Formats: sequence, structure tokens, C-alpha cells
Amino acid sequence: MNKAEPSLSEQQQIRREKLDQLKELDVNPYPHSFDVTHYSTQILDNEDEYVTKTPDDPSKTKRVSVAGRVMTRRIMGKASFFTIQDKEGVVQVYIRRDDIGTDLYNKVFKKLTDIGDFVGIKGFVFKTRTGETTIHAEEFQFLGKTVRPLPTPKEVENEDGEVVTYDAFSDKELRYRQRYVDLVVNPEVKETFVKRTRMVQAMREFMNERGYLEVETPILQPIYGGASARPFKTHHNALDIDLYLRIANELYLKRLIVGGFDGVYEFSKDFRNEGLSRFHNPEFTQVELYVAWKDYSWMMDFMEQMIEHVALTIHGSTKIKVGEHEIDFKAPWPRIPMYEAIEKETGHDLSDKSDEEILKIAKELHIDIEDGMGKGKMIDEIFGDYVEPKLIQPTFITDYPIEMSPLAKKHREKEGLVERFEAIFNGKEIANAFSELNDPVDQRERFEEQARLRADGDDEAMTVDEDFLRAIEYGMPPTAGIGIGIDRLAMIMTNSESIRDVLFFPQMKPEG
RNA sequence: GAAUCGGUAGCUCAGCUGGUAGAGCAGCGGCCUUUUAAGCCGCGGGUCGUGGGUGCGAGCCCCACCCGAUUCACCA
Repeated sequence: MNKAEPSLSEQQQIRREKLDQLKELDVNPYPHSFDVTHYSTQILDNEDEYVTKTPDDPSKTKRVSVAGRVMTRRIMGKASFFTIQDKEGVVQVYIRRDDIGTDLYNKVFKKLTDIGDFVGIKGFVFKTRTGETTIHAEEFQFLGKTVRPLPTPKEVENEDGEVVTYDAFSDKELRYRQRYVDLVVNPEVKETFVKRTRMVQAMREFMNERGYLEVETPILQPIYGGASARPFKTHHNALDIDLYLRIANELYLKRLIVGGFDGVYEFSKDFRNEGLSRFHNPEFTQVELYVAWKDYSWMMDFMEQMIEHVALTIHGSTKIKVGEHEIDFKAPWPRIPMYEAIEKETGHDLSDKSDEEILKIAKELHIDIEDGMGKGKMIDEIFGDYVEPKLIQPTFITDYPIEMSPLAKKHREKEGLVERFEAIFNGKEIANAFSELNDPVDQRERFEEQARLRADGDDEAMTVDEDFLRAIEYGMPPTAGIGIGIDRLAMIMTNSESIRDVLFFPQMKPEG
């Protein structure tokens, strides 16, 4: 035994001994393959098709071959019941010494097969006295020994038909760190992640149908930009340069619009060097989409249609239960200019106020004011505290102060504002979009303003990206762009309270 | 970063005003050929998060630290 290995529990030692005993019996503990013909739910959902109609002569009925993990065992001497869990669910198996042979039954099944081990069985389907659809095993094959015991939760249906779980594997830290175990023993976890994938697929299909091109852009970037955030820094040895992990892919996708694509999108992992919370993981997924010739009003139409489509695809309904609320994604959604939304909740019309007046109002509203907070930041704070949490149903908030939006085009009518919207669901920002700024002179000025903020100590402000400026100097058509937070959308679509519940492997501190 | 709560057997948890660590499941040995939280008889299993301290004596009290959960603050 490897001395570096941590000391083994009694149960781990016993399982290793069983592994040796299997080899001594010439049973391969790790065979190479097994022919699966059916999945558990396929049999259970179509029991009329599979349950034998000739119980007195099983030779005349269908055979099924199923593989998976042993999850429970009930041994009654010369016959036993156990359950197999496969990718779709759990099915019960009935196995008898006289069907599979004394040695295989007594030595291999009874003595050396543990909960968690992989087995394959072939047999026919019947109903037990208590009415459970069960596979009567005629062949049993060992498919993989596990040397570490799984947690052993029990699910029971009580008299009211509710499923009660005993001894659940519930320690959140262990569930996140050992997601593989969480997935095995907590079936709803699998469902959440399947839904997440179907959600992404539905979005991808929706965009593909409209002719937009899925692309890939650099994650390692010499100049990061496209959002206000602190980056992760890394180093390329051969070039001997520092690189940053992208915080957004906006500036690269817009370069592709310059290059002549009409619509491009990317599902992208972005990285922000910030704290963790139930809404924040240092790496997270966005989809960003840029469409030429369009503006932010068009993008609102697009988004509400796409998300309605996603809800229908996943849930078959536009209405989704999220926590205490039922959220209805049926398009169209209300579109409320930011100043109107603030005025409605606070009574203050900020639209024609000076910086000093807004500062005074912010103080009245008990907003935490920090040094160097500009007008835009204060308005954002007021909005975040007084308006955003109240927007449970899907809502577009439109027309943001120019100070907070260095990449958005100036509003066609309203002075001091840009054509930007955020989509708010369940009191949280899910998407951010604008009519993209394509005036290179204006863009340079906005970058320079960012650079000033940066020089004044705002380490989330953007840096001047000369190559991006050069690109739009060559000319970018009118363009609408959007970024949608996939993790947060997945939280809503799966009724999850924490971003960690929709990430297979959320960021954790190192163990130990 | 702050506050609150928590860390005891493989899993879920008890453990009183400090008195030498318990249950169920899981495991091991036996019985049991339609069970289903299967049942019955018997048995083993712990550096009580880590390190200090105060007690004759610490899972429990004190201090420091580690890890986590939740809430709050900043970012999507």
C-alpha cells in the first residue's frame, strides 16, 4: 500500500480486501464493457410493454439488460432485492441463488458486492406482490468495485405520497467539493444541471435559427476591457508578457462586427478577481451577442422572445416558480426608463439634477457614499438599493447615465444618457445591453475619461484599447449588443438559491 | 472584509450545570427464496476541526487559528 495515502477507514480497508477476494475468485473487478439495452426509466415508464404477461413461462417474455450502481440491498437468504441506479433513475432487481448459481450468488453478490459498486444484470420484468416493477435477474455481472463507501441516504414515500429522505448527504461543503458524490446520491442535482444545459441549447438554437454565428475569442488578453472589474493576471513565458484573463468579450466581438459579420455570439467564461457570494463566482458564464444594423430597442424585443422561448423549452410554460414568487416570462416585458423607476420608488426625479443635488438626495436615502463616487455611480447605488430588489417580474430598465457606460451610444433624444438597458428578473440584473458606441472620436474620449478615473484610483475603470479604437476607426455599423448572465439565468430557471447550485465545481478554498 | 451559526463514526445527528463518547443508517458474523427506511440475533468502528490554556478531570469553559454555511457590503 502506498504510504503517502491517508489512513483508511475500516470500511475502506474491507472494500480493498473484497477487491482482492474478487480477483482470487477469478472475477474481474473492472471489466471493459457491458451491453446495456435499457435504462431504468425506459422500463418503469413503459411497464405495460415490459412486465411479463407469461409469468409461468418467462421464456416467452422480453429481456432487458441494465447496468448501474447498486444503491440499496435487501438480502433474504437465498433471494435478494437490490436497486440499480443508472443515468436516468433507479430500478429494483430481484435476484435468486437458484437463477444465477450458488457461487456467484453467495460469494460474489452477497459477500463482495457493496452499495456503490457497478453491476450489470439481464432478465425479465415483473411486478412484486407489493406492486413494484422489478427486473428478475437471470444473469449478473460485476462491473466495477468501489473502494470508498458512498453516503447512504434513504428515500421513502410516505402515506401521503410525499418522498421523505433520511440521512441525506446534505453537508453543502462536501456536496460542492465532491460534486461527483452529490450527483450520485442527490438526484435533483442532476436535474438542475440537465436543465442548465438545455437552457443553453435553447438559446444557441434560437440564435442559430436567426443566422448568428457562434464564435470564439481570446481568453488571454494583453488588454482587458468591456466591463468594470478587476482582472486575474497571468504570464506568458515565451513572450515574457503579462496577460489578463478576460472580464468580458465585448471588444473582440465588436471587432468581428467591424470585420463584416452581421451577428456573432459567444458563450464565454469570464473571470473577475472579486469576492464570492451566492451571486458571484470568480469564473462565470455569459453569452454575448452583437447584431449589426440594430439598436437596443430591437435587442429588447429579441431578448424577451428568446427568454420566453427558453422558459417554454425547459418548463413548457412561461411561468416559473422561483422561491416565493412565480415569474412569468411571457413577452413583452415592461420597459421603464431608469429615472422614472427611481422616481416611482423614491419620489425623486434625478433627470435634471446636478451632481451636488444628487449627492444630497443619496445622503437622504442613506446611500453609502464613498470618495470619488461620480454622479453615475450614485445613481446606480440608489437604483440598486431602492428599485432593483422590487423588480421581481421581468423588466427592462432603460437609458442609463453616460458616466456608467463608456461603451454605449449616446441617447438619440435624452441629454446625458445612453441607449442602454438592463433586464432584471427576481430582483437581480440578468442582462446588460446597449446600442453600441461606434463613433470612434466619442469612444476615444470615453476611454480617456476611464483612464482619468483609473489614474484617480478606480481600479475597475477601463484602460484605453488602441487596437479596438483602430478597429472602429475603420468603421463599425450600427450595432446592438447584449450580455446575459448564464449562471444567474440558470439559477432562476432551476429555482436555485445560490450560484454554487448551478456550477458543477464552484470555487472553494483549498481543502485542509 | 463584518456579524451570526456550525465542524462529534463512512452518512445523518444526540451528547444536561465539565465526570473517561451514543443512536439510526452503512460495515462485519449469523438466520431468512416477492422485500422495500425489509426484519431478527450478535459484533466492531472515533486524534470529538487544529493548537494552546484553565481544572484532579475538557466534546463541553477560555484564547488563537483553520474550514464551512447564512446574512450584510463591492463586482454580473
